[in-house]
Amino acid sequence: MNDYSFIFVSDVCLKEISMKNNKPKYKLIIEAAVDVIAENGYHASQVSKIAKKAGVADGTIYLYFKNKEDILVSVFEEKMGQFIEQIAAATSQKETASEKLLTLISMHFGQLAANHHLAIVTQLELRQSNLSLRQQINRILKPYLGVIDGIIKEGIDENLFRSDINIPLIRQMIFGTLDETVTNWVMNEEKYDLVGLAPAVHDLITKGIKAS
Amino acid sequence: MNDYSFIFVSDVCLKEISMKNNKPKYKLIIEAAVDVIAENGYHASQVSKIAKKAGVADGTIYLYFKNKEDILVSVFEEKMGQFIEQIAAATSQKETASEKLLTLISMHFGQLAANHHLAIVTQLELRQSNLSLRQQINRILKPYLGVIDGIIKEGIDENLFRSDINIPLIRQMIFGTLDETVTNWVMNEEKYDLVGLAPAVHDLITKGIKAS
Amino acid sequence: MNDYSFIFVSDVCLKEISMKNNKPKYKLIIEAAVDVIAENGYHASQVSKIAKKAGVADGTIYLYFKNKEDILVSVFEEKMGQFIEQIAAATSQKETASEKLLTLISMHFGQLAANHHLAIVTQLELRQSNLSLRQQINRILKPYLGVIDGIIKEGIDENLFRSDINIPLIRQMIFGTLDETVTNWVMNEEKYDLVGLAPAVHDLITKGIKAS
Amino acid sequence: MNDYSFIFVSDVCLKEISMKNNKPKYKLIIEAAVDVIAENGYHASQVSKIAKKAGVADGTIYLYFKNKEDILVSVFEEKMGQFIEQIAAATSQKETASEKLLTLISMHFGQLAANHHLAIVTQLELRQSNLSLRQQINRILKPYLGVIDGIIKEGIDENLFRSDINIPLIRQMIFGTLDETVTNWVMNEEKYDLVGLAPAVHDLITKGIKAS
DNA sequence: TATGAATGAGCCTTCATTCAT
DNA sequence: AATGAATGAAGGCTCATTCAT
Repeated sequence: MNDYSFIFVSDVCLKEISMKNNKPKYKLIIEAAVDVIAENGYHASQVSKIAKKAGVADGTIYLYFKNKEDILVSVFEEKMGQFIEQIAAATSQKETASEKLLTLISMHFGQLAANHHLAIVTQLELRQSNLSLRQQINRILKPYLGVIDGIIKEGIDENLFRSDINIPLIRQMIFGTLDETVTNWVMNEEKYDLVGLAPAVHDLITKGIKAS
Repeated sequence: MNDYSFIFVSDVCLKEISMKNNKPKYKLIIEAAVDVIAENGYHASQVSKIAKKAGVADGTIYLYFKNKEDILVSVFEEKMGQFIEQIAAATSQKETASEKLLTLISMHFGQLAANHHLAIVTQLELRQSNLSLRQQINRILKPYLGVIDGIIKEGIDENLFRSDINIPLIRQMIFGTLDETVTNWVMNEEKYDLVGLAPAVHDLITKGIKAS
Repeated sequence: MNDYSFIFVSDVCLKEISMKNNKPKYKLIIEAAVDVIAENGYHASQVSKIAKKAGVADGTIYLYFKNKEDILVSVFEEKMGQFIEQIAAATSQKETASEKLLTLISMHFGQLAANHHLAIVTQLELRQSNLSLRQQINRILKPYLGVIDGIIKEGIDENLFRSDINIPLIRQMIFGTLDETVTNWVMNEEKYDLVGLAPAVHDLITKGIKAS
Repeated sequence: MNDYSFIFVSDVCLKEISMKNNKPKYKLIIEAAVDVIAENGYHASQVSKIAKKAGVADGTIYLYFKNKEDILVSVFEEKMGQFIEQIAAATSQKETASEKLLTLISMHFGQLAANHHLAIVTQLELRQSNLSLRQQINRILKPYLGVIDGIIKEGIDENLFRSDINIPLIRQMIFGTLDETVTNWVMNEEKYDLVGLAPAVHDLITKGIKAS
């Protein structure tokens, strides 16, 4: 994947550029939705508020999105897409599975720490949704879990990670730990340095809590 | 904690007895709320539906609860109270921190596996709430996190667990892993044996993922 | 039927009284709906406008009616019920089928001429409805068509009316003629004496247009 | 009327030819409107749906029609124009008023029976309209009522029909009977032979329901 | 204590119409 | 003449909460 990373990144840029040129309102609405949801919370985010923030008419929203839920799914899809691409690209540059894992943790923390609104939306607001939306979010999350699974498999192949525990369980531990850590950080009003926790979390995940 | 467990349990019993005798409708409403939310989901759980299930008038709800949110908080408070008490009591009977941790994991999984409705409500429905409710839920969760912290501290004192990582981080890993594992199990329609995963999860948490 | 007419009327009165005592808002809303629809037309009759006219809250409407369409159906049901009862009672007092037919025509014209708003609603506004509503209206109209059929049958038995044409066709002619006559009268702003037309219409229906 | 029929028909043809050549989209939209309304019902017939069916852009509609109501009026105008022309032409070929009346009834039934969509639109959908549209429809219907009046007058002159009842009343009976009969047939899903009823209806109208 | 009828604020979505291209 | 993206007003309905009984 290293060899293609140049093209990969170009491709993303092209996609982004064409997106912004062809569907400027789509992007406007997505960005407005992130801000409005982060500022007002999920339930107080009326479609009209998002439209106003995006500078379009209420009805215009429905030219680009099926309904209100579709706005939320699309927000997550767009943002998570970028999120995952960045992490996938960065981890692919690293050699060992352990380095890849550290990169993943650092970037997971880094990207959310760098985007206050996005962190609130993904960790708090987007979870206030019904089962149908949750399932769509899970679908979108799949590729990210796939990246984690890939790193675990590589680690097992390299004999860095143990092979006696099933991968889904390991993945649940990793994702659960990261997610819980970020949520705690958000709910504590982001008072401390989240990214700085990455090495310790990596250490904890790989070595566990047992004394040597 | 062992020393006080007698008093602790007595206190609980007294509270329970007085509750059930003096405020039978309070309990009725709590139980009805769990069922209604589990069956219909958070957003389709109107106050009137809970009242009907509880066999009381809509207005009666407001004699026992400040508002709808208060019902939800109370549901979590009541159920989590029992949940934590059970686990605290059981872990206190064990000798080593490692045994206590395994007990905690087994019971965490066991109690939710034994109560289908409660599992749905705590893992899925109760999260569809606003920030204020989330913060109250966190407050209620505090004692449980305290139990986990206690075990970690004991483990460090016994030199079973490492002391070079701060306790909140370890706690986040433990709770995050358990929570993510249960949520996955619920969202997979509880198809597999959750309690059976306890030893593997315990192993993973204590030893990490690094090959010996 | 003559013998029971006393009881029949009493029964109606009792029903009316109990109705008005037990569900005063139901009646209020029905009456308000007739007025609002007659004044504003079907599509400009917002639920909120009906509620305001009835002196109740918008939400109260939905305690008595399933939805907006249900208000309309109920209006027709209530008013048509009285309409039919009156005509059934009056025709039953007459001896011959011909007299009964004249009574029916006179009262059909008379009741609508006496109630300006009701005439507008039944002849114009209620027809602006979808198939489902139209079918419900037809169902409500059935008893009235049954009264007409009864008179035709009696007339045939008495050898007053011809028996060589099927009854539905005769009924369609009678109802179609009456309905068209009333609609024309309403659309001509009720400029002429509708009831005065009754004998001529009766004559026309019974004898046809052929010269002696 | 016979004398002028040549000019009348020529005029129609000229109008038709110039229409079809100069404004092809006008016709396209009219035909699309009939189909869309018949298939979807009046209220579900959005302008955009008609435009799509006609193969033109939404905005194009407004180059040919003032507004949505204008489309509907024009549909009725076009279709009713043909309807009336056909009947006027055919009746003018008959000798006696009685024959003309039978022809009118047969063709009224025949044309609607031959055009399923048109029957639904005229008998059911177009009636779901506001007073203003209803009045325009009545204006369009005038020439047809004129044809009926003409036949009645001829019949009276020929001493075939009675002269002791005013013509509007007779016309209302005739039109009301025909309309009611067709509407019943449409609402009964056109299960029986409508045209076959023509002689019996003619008989009923001319002779009335009185036995010999 | 308990009732439940009544309240009324609040919002997502549709769709006829416009206008810059 | 033709397009179709954009507009934005408008309204049916829900449901947490109240209060007279």
